[in-house]
Amino acid sequence: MKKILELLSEEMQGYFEKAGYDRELGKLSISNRPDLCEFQCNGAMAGAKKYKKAPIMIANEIAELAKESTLYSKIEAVSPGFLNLQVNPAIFKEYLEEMKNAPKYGVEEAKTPQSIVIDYGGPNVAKPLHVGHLRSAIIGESVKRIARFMGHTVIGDIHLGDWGLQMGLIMTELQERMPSLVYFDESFQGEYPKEAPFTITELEEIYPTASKKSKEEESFKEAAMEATFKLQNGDRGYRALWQHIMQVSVADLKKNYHSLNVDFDLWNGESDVQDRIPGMVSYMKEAGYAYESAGALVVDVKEETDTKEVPPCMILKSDGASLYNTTDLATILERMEKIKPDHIIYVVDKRQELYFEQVFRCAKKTKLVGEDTRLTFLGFGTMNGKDGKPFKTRDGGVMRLENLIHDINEEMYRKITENRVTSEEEARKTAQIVALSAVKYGDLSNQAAKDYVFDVERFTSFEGDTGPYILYTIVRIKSILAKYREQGGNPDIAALQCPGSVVEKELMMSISNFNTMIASAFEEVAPHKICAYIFDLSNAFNRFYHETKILTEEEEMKKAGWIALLGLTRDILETSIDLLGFMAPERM
RNA sequence: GUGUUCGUAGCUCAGCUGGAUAGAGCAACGCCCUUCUAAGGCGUGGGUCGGGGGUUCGAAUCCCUUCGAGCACACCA
Repeated sequence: MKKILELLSEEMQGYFEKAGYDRELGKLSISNRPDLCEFQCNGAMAGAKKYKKAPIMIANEIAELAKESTLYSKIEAVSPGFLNLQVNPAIFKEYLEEMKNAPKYGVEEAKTPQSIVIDYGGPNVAKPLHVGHLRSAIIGESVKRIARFMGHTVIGDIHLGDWGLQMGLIMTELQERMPSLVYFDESFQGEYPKEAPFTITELEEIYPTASKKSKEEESFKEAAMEATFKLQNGDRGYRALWQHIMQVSVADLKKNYHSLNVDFDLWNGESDVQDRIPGMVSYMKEAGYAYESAGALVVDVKEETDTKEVPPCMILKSDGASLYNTTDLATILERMEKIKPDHIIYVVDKRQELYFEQVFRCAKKTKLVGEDTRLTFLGFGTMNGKDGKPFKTRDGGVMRLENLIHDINEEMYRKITENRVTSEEEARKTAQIVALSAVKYGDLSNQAAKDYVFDVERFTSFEGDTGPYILYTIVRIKSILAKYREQGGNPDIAALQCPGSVVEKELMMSISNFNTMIASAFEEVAPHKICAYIFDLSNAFNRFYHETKILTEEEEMKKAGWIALLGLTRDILETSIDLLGFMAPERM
């Protein structure tokens, strides 16, 4: 379905053409002076130079031609050359009806759907999630949903950190605690137990302990490295133990991500591509891309247009071991082979930008990917506390994600039960839904690339530009629609009327911008545009709501028309928040 | 040092492919509940868009310069 601006521009472009000007000049935009007009065209000014004419003369010419239009109810040329116009209000009614009947409320799917892999999440196995993991999950999930809504085939891959020294550390600590476990018995030939010899709670305590020990005791560190080596070289016992760690940890991760309404299609990790590394490395050597530098194996990725020093991409360390670059490149290789994506998007801390630039260049240069495969780095900024410094617990430690979510849920529960009497069960459930909206909206309403201040008080507020405010608006609409049904009404979009008031027209205009907004949020990979939009739409609705007594309206036609408008408003809002990765309760 | 991101109201942020009077939210102050959830709405005050220069009919937006802050700069990821 055409965007409303395209629809409205066509006629204007025709007038420009008729008057002998470039039709591109006839594009309309939403007015930035709503007090003067609904839409504006700046083409006369843009074309003034080209046609060596005063802009106001061009504008006057066009305005004269456009007088015959039935689409524009008013057109005015204003100094220095603006064309201000109002449109026939029936347009909005027609456009909204079409939206309701069109798939995806008029958002046009991509003509050539792409295969896109989104690499986000990136947690480490056996380590608790902390606040640093929050942004990747929230942003990645939203980007995934937006791309999917646009008709692309999107695969979200969590890309687990499951293969480093951390695994060796855990195993070494386990061996110290439980030396009699069969996994450490090299002569053991039988089947290993199915059940893991530890719980997630123990596991989460084991890692920090082991990590601390390795820094204090050289012998422990050596043992851990030895264990890592054994694991990576296929020791049966260590592999079996590794499986247990994975099993327990992944189950816990799934639970945690699920509570954030974040779902991954692939739970792949570093371990999955280890077998590909030797082949990839020798290919790079044989093809002449990789060479030895200071003992390490590297690929040059400098380019002539660089304004900065871009160090070579390291493939193997000087001790011959692989490193993260190696794994990332092997992962690209695997994805190209298995998924053949047109586009891979990495949702990662922005501090890793240079690193990924190197990896991307290396992948292109060594032809792991073709020239037309897009590799995008979507870097996000740091989540800061109110003091403007990275978010920490009160005593300065790293904030565990679980605790953070718990605190916000509690805060929300307190607020909900403060003003309303509901059952304990419902209050808990609602608090969780609203709390998630607070966290996600708080994050996504900022531009991803920027650092932002995570202010629990502000985010959980029901006032202002917050998730709860959006949900409140939706709940309000749902409540009216429910009452309408109780009265025996049956909402029907066909009952939609032409706008009868300014606020109603503004609400309709806001709705009509949905497809334009979604398209730009996708193109610019900018979920914050959806936030800005639904805030605007919610405001428009609340203004309308305040001025209009809907259920007590005596003219049935009018009432049914408003109900239709409410239904569409709710649909648009709920579709939008789904793209942001949260939802609305029935009551709050 | 090199590169990079940023600097907009007291605070948190939009706006940046150049357009009219730079917008929101919070905070402050005032008004509106016998009426569909007032968890709302309406209004007032609040700005040298870090400074300077340039391009342009027109600059928060583009270019240069300068000050300030953050971040990154091969064997971590």
